[in-house]
Amino acid sequence: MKSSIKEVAHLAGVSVATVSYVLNGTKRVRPETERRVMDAVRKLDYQINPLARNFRKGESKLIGFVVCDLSNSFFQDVAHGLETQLAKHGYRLILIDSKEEKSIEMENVRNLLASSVDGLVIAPTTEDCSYLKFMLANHPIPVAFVDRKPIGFESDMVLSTNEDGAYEAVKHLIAKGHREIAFVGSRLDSTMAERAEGYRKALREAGIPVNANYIRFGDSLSVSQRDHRHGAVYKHTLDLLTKHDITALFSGNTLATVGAFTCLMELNIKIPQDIAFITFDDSFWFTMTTPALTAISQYPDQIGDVAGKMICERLTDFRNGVDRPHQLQRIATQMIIRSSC
Amino acid sequence: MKSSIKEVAHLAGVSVATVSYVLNGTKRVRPETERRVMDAVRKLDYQINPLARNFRKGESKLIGFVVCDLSNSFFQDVAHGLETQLAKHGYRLILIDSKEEKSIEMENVRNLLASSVDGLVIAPTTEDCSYLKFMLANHPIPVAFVDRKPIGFESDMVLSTNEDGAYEAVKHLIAKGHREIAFVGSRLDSTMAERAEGYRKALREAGIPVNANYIRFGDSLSVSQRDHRHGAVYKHTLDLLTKHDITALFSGNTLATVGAFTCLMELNIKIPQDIAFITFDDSFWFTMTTPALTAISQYPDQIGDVAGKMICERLTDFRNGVDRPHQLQRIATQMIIRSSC
DNA sequence: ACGTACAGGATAATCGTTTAACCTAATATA
DNA sequence: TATATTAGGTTAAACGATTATCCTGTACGT
Repeated sequence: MKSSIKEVAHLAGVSVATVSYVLNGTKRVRPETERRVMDAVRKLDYQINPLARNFRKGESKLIGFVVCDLSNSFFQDVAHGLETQLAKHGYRLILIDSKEEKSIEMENVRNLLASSVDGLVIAPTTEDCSYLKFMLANHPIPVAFVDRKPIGFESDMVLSTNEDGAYEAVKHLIAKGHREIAFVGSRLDSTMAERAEGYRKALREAGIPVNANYIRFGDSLSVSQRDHRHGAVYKHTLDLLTKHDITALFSGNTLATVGAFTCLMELNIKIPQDIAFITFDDSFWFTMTTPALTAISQYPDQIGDVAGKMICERLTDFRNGVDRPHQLQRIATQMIIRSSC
Repeated sequence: MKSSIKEVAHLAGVSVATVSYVLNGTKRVRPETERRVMDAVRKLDYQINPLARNFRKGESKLIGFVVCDLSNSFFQDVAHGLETQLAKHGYRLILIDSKEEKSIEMENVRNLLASSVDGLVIAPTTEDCSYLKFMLANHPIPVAFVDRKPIGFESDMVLSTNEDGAYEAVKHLIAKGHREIAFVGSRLDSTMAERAEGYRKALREAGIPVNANYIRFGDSLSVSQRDHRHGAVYKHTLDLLTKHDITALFSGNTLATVGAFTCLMELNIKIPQDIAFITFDDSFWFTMTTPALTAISQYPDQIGDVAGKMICERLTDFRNGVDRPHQLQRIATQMIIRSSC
């Protein structure tokens, strides 16, 4: 059954220290001795007890990922990239959903700290992350933010090139001859603001006046996508389509697309004939709609990957006592042109 | 900073054992003493060191979920239900993707055992799970399977009512007057076999002869859904539509639906006018296709929930040395009627 | 020949909890 | 009154690894 290092030491005729040195390669050992130890290990089918090791070393080899909305496939993909990267460094990922509720997010962080995770990746529900200052006061562990920019807490971040991506999308619409282009997004946060800024920049550059009435934001980012089908974005879209002469619609994210697209379908508006449509953030399902939707694709896998690297670097920095300034990395987006514009 | 139980004991003027008893409620303590201990705890902002406790108790409070394909939202939802249920019992979930590869699945299980998880939930890539007998030989921890039935390893299981769900779907098609109904599914496994059986049962019951040529299976369950758009199911559908006189198509799962629906779109076949369509397993996106698709909805959240309960019950059983027979639970499906039939 | 260096190993402290075993005084039982 | 029992503690031994410190013998330089 479960054998300990002591039994291995006994069978090999050495001290437990020597076994530990052999297993970890932390001290020189005569080849002959090493062989004896390894033989004993094999004979007993010895496997190190990670609970004991973690306890002794004061680390859990666990990284927590607190996700604002796990039902969003974007974050599921981020988690996937993160997990893969962390696994390379011997860390495991613990995923928790905040369901877009700040209170749940805080509770999640508390719980994870209580299970003594070694690091934290956070996709925050709202920008205000000052609570982390207090919570991490006597738990100094590295933190990386993804997708949304926090306020009140300084740390590493990984974001998409939101402004550039939006800029490219709108520029593409303009190149197709559109001038009456509207922007609809879900709740206004730092990310949505960046995308709106890219939209404005493209218009300005083309000499098209920015009509403030053409920029609309929803009221929530709720996990329940069903609500979004006829939510605030739906109403904004309805208003834009019926009371204004827009010829193109740029949606700021998938949630907004749900509302906007539903509206277009219900009004029986033909895309791209009546309205050109393009959306920020791609989805597999956008190939199965009629028509297939042009999208600014993000690379969530890569965002997770980079966040994982950041955490691991911070972790080794912590061990070596070095302290680098926080960094912000941007992951490039790419326009996937389909049939909607 | 980090205070230990020893400092609490000192401040409270009691022994560490007493502090432990108070904190865990494992032994009677005079109210006055308890108060002193709790005061000390508050004063020092003491929090138990879970690494030490887990080490001492020989448990990790971690449950591993080995998922055949994490890119499938079905399993993401299962994970969600599982996580919620486990959290209630103080357990955390570790998610790992097997990418539909048996070798990765085995590696995942090995890794999780090496991190000494207390239990395992598995959505297996293939039915053959005999390898678990060896791996778990000296790691006797509870295991629950979800979605697919394993062979070669006995354990608890949670599945959808696959046969009943398929039966209901086909019965619905028959009620609408269809007799030439085809079934397409992805790779043939226990789950798909059950759904095919439901299909046959409905036909038999209506006195419609079962045409073996109307039952088609794909060749894979690969994570990469892009492959499925023009994969085996696509070809089967093409064949069924062009060389046979079917009036209705029942798709065995979402992956098959991708291939079949793509084919229908490309052939410009009108649903439901030319062909009635219904699919097993629902997706949010089925409301955004044209037309919205009728589906047999599963309750992955509930599957995860039940699997979590099973694991926790087994865990307490283990502690108490009791041994119950393995059980199989079925979660009911529900038909969501939309516009495709 | 003598001191120094180093390689290769052993000893034992340590991490923070839990918990079996033990202790004492007070109370219940006969 | 003598004896059990109990309540409310304490003591100390685990759990299984890591690692600083110490020890011994050999090789080497002068």
